[in-house]
Amino acid sequence: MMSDAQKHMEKLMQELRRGTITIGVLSQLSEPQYGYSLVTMLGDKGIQVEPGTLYPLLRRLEKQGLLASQWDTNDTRPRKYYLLSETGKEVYDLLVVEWKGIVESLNHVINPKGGNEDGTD
Amino acid sequence: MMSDAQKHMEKLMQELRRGTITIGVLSQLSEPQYGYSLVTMLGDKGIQVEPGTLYPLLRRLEKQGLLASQWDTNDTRPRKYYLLSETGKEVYDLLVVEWKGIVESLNHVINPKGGNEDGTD
DNA sequence: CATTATAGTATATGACGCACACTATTGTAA
DNA sequence: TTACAATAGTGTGCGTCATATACTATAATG
Repeated sequence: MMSDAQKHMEKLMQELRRGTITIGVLSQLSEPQYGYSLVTMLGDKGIQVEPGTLYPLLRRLEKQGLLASQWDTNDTRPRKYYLLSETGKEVYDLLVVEWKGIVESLNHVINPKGGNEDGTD
Repeated sequence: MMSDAQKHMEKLMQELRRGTITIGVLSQLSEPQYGYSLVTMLGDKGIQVEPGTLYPLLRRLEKQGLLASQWDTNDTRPRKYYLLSETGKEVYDLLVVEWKGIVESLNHVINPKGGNEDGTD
C-alpha cells in the first residue's frame, strides 16, 4: 500500500519525464537504431521507455521530419531503422540548449543560494 | 517566418517544461504566497508561468493534499495564500530527487562520456 | 454616488504526449 | 506444428498546459 505522497509521485514523475524521452531518443539517433534496440539501450542508461510510448514517438518525430526511417529486411527479422535528419540534428541541438536552460532555472529555485534551512534568517 | 526546426521546437519545449512548473511552484511555498505573487517571483527567476496555468495547478495540488490554502481578507484585497502541507513537503523532496535523477540520466546520453566530439575515440 | 481601471482569482476549452493494454507478424526452438 | 521471443503497431484514457474569458473587489476620479 502506497502512501499518499507516493501515490501522487507517480503522476508527477510522469509529467516530469515528459519531453525528456524525446531528447533521450534523439540523442541516440546519430547512428541508426530500431525501436526495440532503443528501448533496451535507453533502459540501460536509466531512461525507461515503454514500447507503446516509443513507437508512436518515433513515428511522430518522423512525420515532423526530424527522423528518417528505413526498413532492413536483409537481416533475420525485418527491422525499421531510424536516423536523425538534418532538421532533426538542428532541433536536437536547440532542444539541448533549452533543456540546459530549464535545468539551470530550476536549480536556482530548488537550491536557494546555498539553503538556509536552519532558519537563521 | 519560422524555420521548420523552430516550429517544432515550440511544442517540444512546452513538453519539456511540463511538470517542471510543479516543482517550481512547490519550491516557493515553504512560505505562503498567493497566485499573483508566484507568477511574478517565478518569472523573475526565469520560469514563465501563465496565470491560467498556475491557478488550476494550485487547486490541483491543494486537492491532492500537497498544499493548504487560506484566504486573507485583512489586507486591501482578498488574497488566497497557499502553503506546503506536510505531505507537500515530502512530495517536493521526493520530486527533487527524481528530478535530479532525470537530469543525471539525460546528461549521460546528451554528453556521452564527456563529449568526444572530435572523434578521437 | 456612479464609472472606470486594475489586481487578483477562477474556469472552460482544446491540443497533445504518455502509459497501458492490446493486436499482428515473424523467426526459432521444442 | 505449437509455443514463445523479438519487433512493430494502434486505440483509448488521463492529465497538464496555454489561451481566452469572466468575475470580484478595491482604488481613483469626477
